[in-house]
Amino acid sequence: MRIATWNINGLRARLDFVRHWLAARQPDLVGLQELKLTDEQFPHADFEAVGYHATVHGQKAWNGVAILSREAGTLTQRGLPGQEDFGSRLVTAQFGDLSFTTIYCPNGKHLAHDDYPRKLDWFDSLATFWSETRSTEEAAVLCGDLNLCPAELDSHHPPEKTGDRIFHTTAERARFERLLEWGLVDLFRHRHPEERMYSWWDYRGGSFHRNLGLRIDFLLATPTLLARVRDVVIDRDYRKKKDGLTASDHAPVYADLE
DNA sequence: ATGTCGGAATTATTCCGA
Repeated sequence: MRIATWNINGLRARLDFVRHWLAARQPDLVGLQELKLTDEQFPHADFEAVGYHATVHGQKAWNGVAILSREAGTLTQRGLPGQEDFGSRLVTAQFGDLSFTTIYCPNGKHLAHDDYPRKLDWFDSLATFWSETRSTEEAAVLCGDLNLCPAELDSHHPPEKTGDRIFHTTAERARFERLLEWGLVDLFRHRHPEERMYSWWDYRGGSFHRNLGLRIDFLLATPTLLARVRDVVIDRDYRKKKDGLTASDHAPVYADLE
């Protein structure tokens, strides 16, 4: 089984590109972020035509998350409880004995912005919600765009210059650590402990070609799934144009489970 | 180059968010 996460930066602009990737990689479960459309605007027929169901939590213009799946799942959660006014950023569905959640965490903008403390609060709500609804004994995935770099290896910025830089603060990293302390495992880092690989590159300034990126997109999983992991890939090739189609600023991340 | 995208508001241009 192949599971994946991908911030697509606007589904209306990215539909053909996403379908190109689905055809090439044939994933079974995909968490999508930044749909930037409403539930009514979601192109279900275009995904059904290529063999995918979708479980959607959208909103007008911004945010929005969905789960694509070969088999229809059962929707179990739309939105992070208590944080609904920060946008549509979480959706969970059940696929057999596997619980699959995808999230689009708030960006925070910069440390002096009101969104920064709200971002930390959002993560606190996430950790509480997660620990109250999930068990470390079950098969569960939490994936998405977390908008933070857990360690120096996950950022092109030199560590001596990241102390007060958004995505790199001690407070943000503590939120990520709390998820790991609960029992979730960062599949890419588990599989590739020393590899400096990014999942996002700014559109501006030739960042991709200069490899000035950040690893901010994660597949987190419960320990019971670990033994089944065969490979974890950041699909950097799909950060490039395909057949003249513009890529998202994020690459897909996928894992193959036995 | 504060360099690019996607989308909204408004109707080809500017603003905003990332």
